[in-house]
Amino acid sequence: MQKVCSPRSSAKRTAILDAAQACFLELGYANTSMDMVAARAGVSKATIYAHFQSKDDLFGAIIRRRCTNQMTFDDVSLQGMDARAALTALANQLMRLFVDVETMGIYRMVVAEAARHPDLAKAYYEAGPLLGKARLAEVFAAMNRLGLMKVPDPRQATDAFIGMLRTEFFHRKLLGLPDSDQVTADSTVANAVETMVRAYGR
Amino acid sequence: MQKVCSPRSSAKRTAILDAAQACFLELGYANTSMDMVAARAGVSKATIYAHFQSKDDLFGAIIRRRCTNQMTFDDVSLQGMDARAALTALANQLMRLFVDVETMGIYRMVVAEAARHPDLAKAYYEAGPLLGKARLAEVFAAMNRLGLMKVPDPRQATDAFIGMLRTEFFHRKLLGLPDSDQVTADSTVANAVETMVRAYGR
DNA sequence: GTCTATAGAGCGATAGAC
DNA sequence: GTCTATCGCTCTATAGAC
Repeated sequence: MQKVCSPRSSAKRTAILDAAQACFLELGYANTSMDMVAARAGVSKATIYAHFQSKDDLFGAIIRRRCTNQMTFDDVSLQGMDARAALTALANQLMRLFVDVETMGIYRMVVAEAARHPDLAKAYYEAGPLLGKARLAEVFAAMNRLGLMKVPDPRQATDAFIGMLRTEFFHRKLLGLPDSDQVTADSTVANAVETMVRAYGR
Repeated sequence: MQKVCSPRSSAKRTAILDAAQACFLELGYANTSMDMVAARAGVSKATIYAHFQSKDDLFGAIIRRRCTNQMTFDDVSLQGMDARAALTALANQLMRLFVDVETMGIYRMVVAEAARHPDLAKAYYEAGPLLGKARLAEVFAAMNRLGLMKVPDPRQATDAFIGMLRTEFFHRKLLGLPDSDQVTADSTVANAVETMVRAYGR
């Protein structure tokens, strides 16, 4: 389809991607004009079209870049930890990832445009959440083996754990509402850990 | 601000609201033009502007209408039920609400436009999720009193329960991905109920 | 209130010089 | 590859007749 521009990433190309991402995150895909992106990137609009076929293509490039740079959680050493400590360490990492400004912005964008960009939604989901869940399920399996937990199904435990971390606190952030005094990141982590330990602690 | 049109809801006004909601749900706010709404409602564009100040105002009217018509779950009779049966009945109702096409469409729209319509996001959240959570917390408190459950904090139990219901199954639907064979509405409900019973069952 | 017709602005994308 | 300038289109919103 495209045989236009340099294969490697030039400085301008990166500037365009960065500028477009910033605009999309702030205003949404549909409300961002190519003129804005050009101005923010410090290039002309025609230059953008030398690097990307269309606005859709630019959007896709941003999502794809994000997918390859996907943030994941570090491996947590389970040595010498009890279930509560291990889950708390995991939960804090995951919470940090979930409420990261860039993570939430991309997520908002993908949700908003999912109907018209189903292929991108799929790519995002598989490179992001699905991959993360698979890795987390391995951790639960390892905790089973080490005798820290007794989860009947690591994948289900993963879903439950992640679900409890993405509740009201995450929800309010997603809608841009101010933080509540009662529901904080810490209280959400504590709640999720407590429930998991009670339900599946050894 | 506005003193233009009839106070009561005329047939055309309702037709406009219905048509606009359908368009917004299908295409998103930004991708819907007033011409489309007019055609779908069977009125002229000028008529829309006789009833609503602007496209933003029309969007707000839809969200506000949704908030007043907010779907909630029915009261579940706790008489003669054990914790598992009561939670399963609750979970099935909640799941049906969460994955309802209209519910998800409105949610997608509010998330997408939250940055530029913070007041609407707030109104939606307070009339919808927040209200529902308060009602659910009362149910958990009642289950405590009846000896079905022993939850330390009904509000935290509510957050955990809802979180576990809005996991991968919901997530995939939100992104418009096809349903998975492994993660279904039923398996999600069963997983959430099992975890709650294990953690806080009496 | 409701229509037809159109104003006026902004958009995505391109042409052509360098 | 990069620019300036512009095309052609669609959009929100309004004017004016009825």
